[in-house]
Order: sequence, then structure tokens, then C-alpha cells
Amino acid sequence: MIDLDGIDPGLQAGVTALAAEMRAQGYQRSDPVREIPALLGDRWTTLILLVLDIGCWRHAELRRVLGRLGAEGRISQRVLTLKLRTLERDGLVRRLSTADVPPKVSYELNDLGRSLVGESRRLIDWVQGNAARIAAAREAFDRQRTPSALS
Amino acid sequence: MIDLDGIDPGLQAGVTALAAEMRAQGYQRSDPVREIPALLGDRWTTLILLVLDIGCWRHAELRRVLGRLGAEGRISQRVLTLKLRTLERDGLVRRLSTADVPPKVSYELNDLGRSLVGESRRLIDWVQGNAARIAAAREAFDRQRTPSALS
DNA sequence: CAGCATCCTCGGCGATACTG
DNA sequence: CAGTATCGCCGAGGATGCTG
Repeated sequence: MIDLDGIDPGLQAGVTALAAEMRAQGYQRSDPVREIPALLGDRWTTLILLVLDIGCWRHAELRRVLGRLGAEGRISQRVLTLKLRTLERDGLVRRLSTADVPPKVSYELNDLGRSLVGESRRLIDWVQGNAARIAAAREAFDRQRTPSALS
Repeated sequence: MIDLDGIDPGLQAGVTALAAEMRAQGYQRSDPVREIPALLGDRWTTLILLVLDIGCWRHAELRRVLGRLGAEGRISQRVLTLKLRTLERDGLVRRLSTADVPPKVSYELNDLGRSLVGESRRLIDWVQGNAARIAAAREAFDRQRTPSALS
């Protein structure tokens, strides 16, 4: 079903297994792999989830705090609304609003969202734990590529 | 240092703690949070790592296999080279080449790369495990937004 | 075969102005 | 205050052609 031509039989077996693994459970043809960039691959979502993990935030407050944390600059009002809407649609975030004018809208994580935060924290920990190794690898790579003064 | 104006004191404490957590270890001012989209946030890297976890691949073979797995279409030669170069620079992948013409180039994971694959597999498992929940949330959300026939 | 240069497309994101 | 609409930028990624 995957049709591998002149490829090492050992590797072929691995690919078949990987394909089966990817088709498992709820996903039939598409791969859950592509959900990962969709969930955490953008500039803001991971950080938003971390802040929401602290508690319940009003839209404007959340926006201010996101602007201070990290060196990302400020998130635009439009994009924050978009990100929160996506998170709400995916069932990770609850939106609470009053019918006042001006309206008061708050956002908080639900159980599924907290569960995802747990996973992404593991990734962050991995990055922190291996930051030195990665930085060293990058330096070595760049040094070799830049002859600089190799006289 | 983060300067929070009219924000609930309880939340303020949480933000301060989060900021400290983000500054911890190797990262001094920048946040490891932004490394996550950089590492796994693009269309191909996660899938490339999974395939490299199977074994050692020639460039062209790898490209063919990536095209078959998932419903992403084929990766362009240029982008595959770019992604592999980045992974090599980050110290996750080893590049093996001969000086022949035409050249034979192979790529394989090293220990750090295998370690990252382990983490990303956890994320994939999370997505698979919660796929039904997410799909249900999306359906409910969309149904409510599309009045369809609400007469 | 693998890499690089060039050109092009598309989507994410920011900025601004307006509305309930 | 929160959301929407509009505009514009920029970078990721695809397609093609050439080289060692």
C-alpha cells in the first residue's frame, strides 16, 4: 500500500510499521503527525496555554501579559482572538462572557487543555535540558562553515 | 521586572513564577518556548524525524518515503535539504557522504535526535488518544456557529 | 544523486480603524 | 472591552533548471 521500490528490505519493514502506527485509532488516513504543527507550531499558542494554565484571564489582561513574557513582541488583538477561538473550537479552552456593554470576556483551560499543557511542558523541559548541547552543536557547525581566518 | 498593572494578585504570582521558569537554565532572556515551534512547528520535521528513527536513509529514498507517508504531498528537494541541514546544525542528525560522483549522501539520527523523537512520539500519542474528543469539540463548535436550518 | 540559485505562491501575523 | 474588516509584509515552501 505504500509501494517502496528499490529500498532496503529492513527499512521497508520499518516504514510499514510506522504507517500502521500513524493510521491507528481515530485517524484513518490522515496522520496525527500533522496535528502537531497545527496545535503547537505557531508563534503564540504554546505561550498562551502556559499563561492560561495559571488561571482565568480577561482578553485584554492576557494580551498584556503575553506581551511581557518572552521576547516575541506584543500579540495583535486580532491574532489573540483567532488563537483563542481555535483553542475553544478544539475543546481546550472555555470562553466565559457576560452580555454587558462593554462586554467582559474571560478564558480558562478545561481538562483537555490542562492535559495538553502537561505534554508541552515536557517538551519545554527537554529543550531546556538539552539547550547547552544544541547550542554547542550549532556553534561547531557554524565554525566549520565559516572559514573565517583559516590561513 | 514584568510590571503588571491592574491584574489580580493571585495571577501576578503565577506569571512571576512562569517567567522565572522560562528564564531557568541555559536560556537567559529568551524563552525555550519559542524553540518548540522552531523545532517541530513546520510541515515536515516531525515526520522526517520519525522516518530517520527507522534507520539510515539516502536523500532520495527519504524523499520518496516522506511523499508516501501522510497526506502531505511530496516534499521538494530544496526543502528536504534545508530541513536536514537544520537538523544537522542542531546536532540531531548525522550526515554521511562519500566523495564520489555522483555523490552518495546518507542521514541518520544520533542520540540527541532519538531522544527528541521519543518526546515527539509522546505528543503524537496524546493527539491520537484525544482525537475523538477534539473531533467532537470541533463538530459541536461548528454546529453552533452554523445556524443551518435553525427555523 | 545531491545541492544550489531563482522565481513564485500562499498563509500567518501585525497595524489600523470601526462597531456593539 | 472584545470582536471584525481591511490592508500589507514577510517567510515557509513548491517548481524548475543548472552543476559537480
